[in-house]
Order: sequence, then structure tokens, then C-alpha cells
Amino acid sequence: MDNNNLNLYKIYKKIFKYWKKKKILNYNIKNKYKKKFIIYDGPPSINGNPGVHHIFSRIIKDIFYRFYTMNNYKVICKLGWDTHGLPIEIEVEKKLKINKKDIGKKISVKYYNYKCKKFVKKNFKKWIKFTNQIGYFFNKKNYFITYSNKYIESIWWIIKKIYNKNLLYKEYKVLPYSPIAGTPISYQELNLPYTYKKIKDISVYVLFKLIKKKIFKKIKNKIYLLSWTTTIWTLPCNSALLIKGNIYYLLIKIYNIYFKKKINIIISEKSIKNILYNNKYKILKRFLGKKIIGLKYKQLINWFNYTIKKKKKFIIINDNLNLIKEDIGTGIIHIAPNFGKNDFEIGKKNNISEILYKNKNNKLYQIIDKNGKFIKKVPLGLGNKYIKNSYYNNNYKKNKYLIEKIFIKYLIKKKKLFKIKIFKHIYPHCWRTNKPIIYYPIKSWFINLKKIKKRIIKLSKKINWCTTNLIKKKFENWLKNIKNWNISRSRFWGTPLPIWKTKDEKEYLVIGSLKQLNNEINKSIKLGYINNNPLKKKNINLHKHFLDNIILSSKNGKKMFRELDVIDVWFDSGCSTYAQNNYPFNKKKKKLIDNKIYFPSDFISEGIDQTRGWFFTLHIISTIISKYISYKNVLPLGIILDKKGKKMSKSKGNTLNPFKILKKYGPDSIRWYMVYNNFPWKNIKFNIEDIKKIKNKFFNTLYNIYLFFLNYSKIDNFNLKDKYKNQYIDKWILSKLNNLLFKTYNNYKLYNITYLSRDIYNFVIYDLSNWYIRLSRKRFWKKKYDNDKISAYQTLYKCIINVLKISYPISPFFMEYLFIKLSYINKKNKNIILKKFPKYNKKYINNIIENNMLFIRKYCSIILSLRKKKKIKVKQPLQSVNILINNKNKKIFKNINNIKLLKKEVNIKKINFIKYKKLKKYINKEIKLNYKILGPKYKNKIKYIENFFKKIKNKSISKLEKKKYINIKKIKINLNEVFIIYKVIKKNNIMYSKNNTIIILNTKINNILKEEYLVRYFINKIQRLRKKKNYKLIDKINIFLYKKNNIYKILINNKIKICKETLTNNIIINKKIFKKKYFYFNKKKIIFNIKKNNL
RNA sequence: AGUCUCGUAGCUCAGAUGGUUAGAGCACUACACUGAUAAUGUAGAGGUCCGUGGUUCAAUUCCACGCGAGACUACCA
Repeated sequence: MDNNNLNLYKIYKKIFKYWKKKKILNYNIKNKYKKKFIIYDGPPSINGNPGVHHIFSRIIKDIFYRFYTMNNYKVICKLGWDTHGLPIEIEVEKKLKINKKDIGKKISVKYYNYKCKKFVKKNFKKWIKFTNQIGYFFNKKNYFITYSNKYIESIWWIIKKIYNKNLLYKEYKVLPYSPIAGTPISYQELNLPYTYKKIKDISVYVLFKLIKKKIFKKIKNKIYLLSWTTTIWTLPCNSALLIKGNIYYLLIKIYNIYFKKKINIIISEKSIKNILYNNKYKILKRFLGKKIIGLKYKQLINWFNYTIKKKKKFIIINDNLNLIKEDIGTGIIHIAPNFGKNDFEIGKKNNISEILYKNKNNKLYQIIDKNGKFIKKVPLGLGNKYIKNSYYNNNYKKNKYLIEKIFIKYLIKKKKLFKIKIFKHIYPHCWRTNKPIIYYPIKSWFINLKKIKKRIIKLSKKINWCTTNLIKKKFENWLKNIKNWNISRSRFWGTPLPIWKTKDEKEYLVIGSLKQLNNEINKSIKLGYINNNPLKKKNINLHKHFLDNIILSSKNGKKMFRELDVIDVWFDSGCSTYAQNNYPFNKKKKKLIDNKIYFPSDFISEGIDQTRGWFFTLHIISTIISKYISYKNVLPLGIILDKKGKKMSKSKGNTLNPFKILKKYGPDSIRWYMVYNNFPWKNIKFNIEDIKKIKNKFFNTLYNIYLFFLNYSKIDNFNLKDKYKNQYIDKWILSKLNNLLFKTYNNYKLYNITYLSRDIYNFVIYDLSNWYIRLSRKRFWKKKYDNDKISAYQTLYKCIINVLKISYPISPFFMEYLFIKLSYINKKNKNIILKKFPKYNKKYINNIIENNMLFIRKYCSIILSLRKKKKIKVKQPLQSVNILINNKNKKIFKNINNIKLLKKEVNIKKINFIKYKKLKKYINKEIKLNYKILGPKYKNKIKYIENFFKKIKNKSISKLEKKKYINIKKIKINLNEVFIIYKVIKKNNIMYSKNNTIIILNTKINNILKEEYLVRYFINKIQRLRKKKNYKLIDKINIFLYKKNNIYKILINNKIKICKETLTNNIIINKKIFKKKYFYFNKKKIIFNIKKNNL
């Protein structure tokens, strides 16, 4: 088989088919389960194609799915999909080319919801394909989808439960609101990543004309209060000005460029610098803010002036919420209670009225509608225009600052403008439409989380975050500042709020099940409010269009209508613990949850952005419903960035098509890459080059190891039952292997998948491939099928099989593929998942051998580097190397195996171990200070000591070594306070010295060594030629040599060795050679050829 | 705007309660090895440890300020 043809995608397909045929796609196929392992799947929203980041969260779960199945757990994991909500609605609106306001007008809600469902179903197919392709298998009988009636019914039950606990309430409040989506945004949604964006706004300083009172009696001219705002569109609704009572304000005379004359303005003392551009001004009066509290002013823009009776308007009030910061603005804040959270609170506290529009029928309206447009009655052509130009889709640039320009023109005309300033700030945006939100007064349903905050936090401490403490702390801190959850959305495609109300909103009815709804409908039919029971129809669909028509009756017999809103999608997914099991209506599952068998989950894992999303909602809902945590372990996953470190997003065009990547590199290498690359919670810079590297290095190497084993074991008819005794190097790799098994098992248990994948990788590349196989190759080549050879086979086989098993959860297809291929050795080995996860065997662990080997490898590397420096090839044998014997290496070199290994690896005939005393012959000494000890002891005298040792001679150093100290004037320096450094003196020697390790290599090459080199060189040439001629491994050959000069004698003298290593029958000296091959050695031409001779 | 984290080789990152010559992997270059062979090994080159100042015998490490990046918080009018 050809190595470069290793196609992981083809292997995936083969194995997938095979699994399908054998019906082991659904993991729970073992007969005996001891325990259960519960995973909850965070349902992804299927508003489009799956992205690369979805690979990540699914494979992480799959890894533990497989791991725990191997450990004989019954793993419970229902895959789910989030099918409701804004993300889907927006995609559908784009497709239908409609706006929110068209729904119910141009097209019916029923049709719209039908389209949404269709859209979801279409994407669902893609998702199943994708899920299967990454090795996370979809089970037709076991999944949940949030639009199903059963799922919705469970949500209703939960809503009712929350209502009964007095945690659900309706309130009129100024909320973050997305006009384009036409729905309020919860604070959880506002806290999703990338919602706060830098924008440029035009801000204005405007002049409110004060109605003068005593305090300004002496001032003749008009007095203005100067206020600054970034939301120019709220000015018509101004009804109060906020100042701070305990700070100083100034009345100043200053030039106004728009009036072209000097005017009198009031401003806080410290904010004066904000409004100056080289203007001079004159202070007329300095006074505390409280002196003007309660004064009135003239309305700034008097387009509308309807206010609520008994409420105040156009008045200066005190800032008791401490909102005024003196370095910003003018110290005077404009308040419009209907637009702004703080404004609303202040208005409420100070009994300030909103400014509203009242029509002929005495109906009241906000002057800005729910679409984010001014109502028709607004003058200056502003009517029906968006209040922010960024709400326009197409002509945004053309209309840039259009609204602001109109306002500014008007303010100049009315002599009410002081200054304009471009203001850069960070502003919240809607997470789906990407448009800025506004703060808008709305009646909404809330869950009172503040009331149960203590329990939420207390329980959250039981959750184990499989990551750094930082993320856990942030989650807990965030819970401390928890806000009540706004769960109603004025949208269409979502779980409908199961709440009915009377027209006067005095009576409410919350429905908690279909059965209850059915009963209520029957009551209503008796009263004649509706004609027939829609629940009796065949295909009922518990969505808005279906329920809105149902009229129920109140206790007092009044008509009740459904609350028109749907529920926040985040609530849907937060209910998944219960709703996926149709809790409490499915009695079997209810038992399992109540008895804490299906609950809480052992493990969940989703993107780190879900900390404020699903992780949060899941926790909240289980806190309310079960009074317990809903997950024990959570592994948050980093964001997938492109290779430049930027977030992947459709708008930037840097997303990758996961299907294409899967096809090119196969799921296994991607899975391995994602786990291996970095800790899961750190952001991944997704780089295809790195996947290639993983494929080339890890998978190719593993495959090569397999091929190597395959080739030779077949030639030798290796049998697993063959008896053997382990050799030195086998003991080493088995010790390494068992340590690896030990570590890996524990790391899976602790969810440390990055560590364990790196351990496996290092074992395969550095220990198994680069060391064990390289050193053992000759054992496989030799003819005799003896203990040494059997031991090598047995060991290598053990290593491969175990590596396959422990790597299987991460890269299942490839591992299974090799496992099946190797089943000719052991016919019981068919499918990894049916096997038990291997555990380590203590008796194989031998730390002494491992340490020895580490040491030898280090010495090899040092000696090879010395050879390199002298440009002596490894093939050239060398006579000797001198190694300083010290406490560390004494024991190691007592073992002959280690000496043999080292000699073989660096191709040196003899190793001399020399004692410290005999070093003199080879080296010069120098002294370096141990600053860590000497520094604190002698402080600034250290420079003097440095100088002394710079000039020191060999004799003095020897003295120091003997006496173990030296005196420098009055200072006594001990031997352990310095380091002795060595330098080589002898010719033909090269030395390495660091700490206590000294190696001196003898680089002299005599004739015998040269001859040996020639023989090896010649063998190499023959081997290459064999391969070039495509001879088989077991083919025998004859060598033909052309007799000319005495170099041949050397080769003939080594005939036995050459024949043995190249499977040669005979070396034939000829005067003529057919088709000459030749090479040069010491500038002499050597002519030869080979021929197959399988006699 | 505030709080937190971070800034180390071309890239991805380690690291040290302050102390000898600051480490890995990848990429690069050279060489070697070679019946696992488009694999593999060894070595080399590469760093003002973001900048400035302070503390210290000694600062990449501690402190302060500045610059830059990221996360979180926040309607800062």
C-alpha cells in the first residue's frame, strides 16, 4: 500500500458504511452496563448551515460518549436542535423579502410560521449529514426538536410552575429594544459577545431657556441651561433636567457662534473645559446646584406637549442616583423618561411625566413607534422616518446623519444650539440584526431572578468548570449582578406564551398542559365564546397562529385573550433538560429525572459564549424547577477564529465550509487537531496548514508503524501465542506505554483531552517511532525467528493496539480501520468500542529503565552534535569517547544494555569512563559564580568577587576543589557557591561540558575505521539498488563486482557481513559487468551490479 | 469609560517566589540516515523577553507610567 495515498476521508466513508451495516452507529450496543453517563446536548440554532465551530462542540461530546461507552457506561445523550426564534425568522424574512410589519398583513402568521418550519426542516437535513460526518451519530429514534408540540407543552408546564411560584410578572418598563427585529432584547442577549460596538454619533449641546426666579434677579438677559446629548431624537420628549445639588455651577457669559452674540449659560464649574474652543467667557455667578433645583424652564422642542396629569414637567431635579460625572458633558443631563433606563427610573422617582401624542380619540401614543420610526405627526419631514439612519438597509450612506442634520437645522433656526461634537462611543447592538438597539417603554413578562439570586449562586458553586478558575469566577460574579429575565418577545415563530388575560388585564390564566387547555376550551365553548374545540383537529400545531384564535373564560366568566407574545428562544433551550423528555407528561422519563438518574447531566460542553446563554438558562431553570444543578461538569469551548485571529463571521467572509474541509482531510485529523492544538476553552486559530501537519505527522507515522508491523509479521507468520521473554528495550517501551495508559485514563476522567492527546502524540512520534522502531529495526530484519524477534513483535503489537484504543475516542474512524486490519492477529479484535478501555498494568512500569533511556537519549544527542561539529558522518565509526563518571550516570552505565545502546546509536567502538582526577589531561578550568547564593550574601561586593575570578588560574581552582573553599581577602567563598566550567585542550578531541556532564569525543579516524565505513557504505548502495529494482524483501541476489583496484579486497574480506545484510548468495568478481552501476569512495570508482537469484 | 488578562524567535506558545548561556513545536537552512522512504534523525540560524522610568548587587520577571491586543462591565447624558 502506498503511504501518500492515506486518505482519511475514504477511510471514514468505509468505516461509516461498515458501522451502519453492523448497526454499531448508535453507541449503546454493549450488553452489560454498570452505570449511566448523562450528556446534555446544547441544541444549536439551525438558522443556516453548520459552521466550523459546531464541529468542535459536537466532537467534544462524542469523545466522552465513546470513552464512557468503552468503560461500560450506558451513555445517555439526546441530540437536539433549537428551531425557534429571531435567527430563523430573520433568515425567512430575507427569503420572503418582507419586514416584520408585513407579517399578519401581506402574509398571514400561519403562512409565515409554515415557512419558518419548512426552512428549519430543510436545514435539519444538512445538519444530520454534518453530524454524521464528524463522527457524531444521529439516531432517528432519539432526538429532540424545539418546535414539537411535546416540547412546547413541557415549556408551558415550566412557565406555569414559575408563575405558581410567584416568579412570573408583567411590568411596564423601558427595555433594550431592537426596532428592526421588533422585539425587546434581554440583558442576557445584550451580554452575548460582540454586541457592543464602537460607533460615531453626532452629539449636540443645546440651550434650555430658564424661567427666571429670585436668584437671578440682577441678570438682565435670558439665561440658558446648557445640556449635552448623543441621542438627538429624544429631545422632543425632554421633560426634566438633572443637576447635582452639592456641586458648583457657574453662570457665564460666552460667545455663541450660531447666534453671533454673547449669551448667558449655566454649566457646572468643572465641565467648562468641555465646551471651550478658545472662547473667552466671563463668570457672572457661582452657586451650588441645589439653589436652582425645582426651577422651571421652557420646553425645548414643543411639537408635542401632552403630559400625564398630576405629574411634573420641564423642571430641574436633583440627581439622587449619582449619574452625573463631572468630567463629561455639562453637569446638566437631559431627561426623557420614555427613552432611557435611567431616565425612566428618575422619572418614576421624581414623578416626572412622559411627553406623549394624543389623537382625536384621546388615545395616547409614543412619538416613536415600535419600528423605530417617528410617528406621522412629527413635523419637518421627520414623520415615518427611522430615528437612526443605520436602520436603513440600502441608502444608509446617502442618508448618513440625515436625522441629526434636520434637528440641527431646526435648533439653529430656533436659536437653541450651542455646539456640535462628533462623539465616538461603544453602543449595544442587537445580536441578530446587528443594528443598534434603543431603550423603549414596553410591557413585558419577566422572571424574577433577583428573588432567587441566593439559591442560584449557592447552587452554581456545585458546578465543576473543567477549565481555569477565571471563567468560573466570572460566571459567579455575573450571577451576583443578575437581572430579572425578560422572556417575552413580540415575534411570531416561537413557543407561544401560554397566558390568557381579560381585556382589563385584571385576571390572568396560565396554561400548563394540553389537558388543561382542553378543559378551559370546553368551558369556553359552553359559554359560547368559541364554537368548536380546535384541539380535536388532526394536526394541531401549538404555535401563535393556532392559539391566538382561542378565547377562554375567566373565573368571573369574562372573555380571555391570549398574550400575543412568544417566549425568548433562550428559554426554550434552557428547558431542554425537562422538555427533551417531555417532562412531566412522559411518566417513565419523569421517574428517571425525579430519581436523579437522567438528571443532572454529568457533562455539558458548548461555546464559551453560551456562558451567558445556555449554561445560564439551564442553570436558572433547574434551580427553579428541581432546586438543583442541572450539570455537574461543564467544559466551555473557545471561539473559532480564522488563522489571523479574527472571529469567523459571514459578514467578514472568513468562514470555512466544514463539508469541504471534512472531505479534504477527513474527520479524524480535524478532530485530533481541535483537541491537540490548544486547550478547549482557549480560542482556536483555525489553520488548515496545521491540520495538514497533524495528518502528515501523526496519522502518517501511525500508519507507517502499522505498515512496518504488517510487512514483517506476515513474512514471519507471527502468532500472538508465540512465547517470549522481553528484551531491555521492550521493557522500556512497555513501561512507557503503561505510564501512558495510566495518564490517559485519568485525563479522560478529568476532561483534560488536550494533555492526553499530546501525550499520545509524543508517545507515537518520539518513543515508538523515532526510538523504539528505529532501534529495533534490525531485530525484525534478521532471519532467525527467535525470542528476540518474537518479543519485538509482541511488544510492537501491544503498543499499536493500545494506542489505537486510547486514541479511538478522539479519532474513531482511522483507529477502527487499523484495528480491523490488524484483526488477522487476533480474531476477537473487531470493534474498538466493544473493547474495554485499557488500563495500565503496574508490573510493566519500570521507572529506572525509563530514566536510563532518557539519559542515553540525551547522551546520544550530545555525541551526535559533537560529530556534527567536526563533520563526521554517523556512518563513520569512531574509536572512542570519554565520559566523566559522576553520581548520576554511575548507576546507569553499570547496566551493559545502556552502554550497548549508546555505542550502537552513535557508532562508537569504545566508551571510556574517566574519573574526575584524570580530567586534567584534557581540559582547562574556569569559574563562574552562583549568583543565587552569592548575590544576597555579598550584595554590592559581588562585582569585586567577579573580577577576582576572572583572573584566577588553574592551580588556584584545583586548590579550591581540594579545600572546598577559597579566601579572597576577608571573603570566604565555598566550592558550592561557584560553578566550574571546562574547556578542552587536546588535539583530535572535542568536548561537551555542562553542569556535571563532560563528554570528550576522540575524532581520530584510522584505517580500520575507514574500512568499516566503506563496507557500510557499500551495503547501503546495494540496498538502494535492490529497492530501485523493485526486488521483494525476501528476494535473494548475487552481487557482481568489477575487479580493478585493491578497494575490492576490503569488500571481499567483509563478504559474510555484506551477504547477511543484503540477502546475498554470493559476491562474484567479474572482468566484465553488464549495465554498470558505480559510486565513488575516496575518489576511487567502484563498479558493481546485482541480480536476483532465488535459488 | 471602568475592571481584568495579556504583550517572549517568522508563526503558535512555555517559563521563572528576580540570579549561570531565556525554552519547546512548526516553518526555514544545512547535513545525515534510509527496505516504515514524498517517512525519519541531527544540527544551525532567530530574541532589545512592547517602550520609558523606578526599586535592587542583579529586572524579561516586582512597581509606576505609556503604547498595543483581548475579555468582561456599562444606556455613562
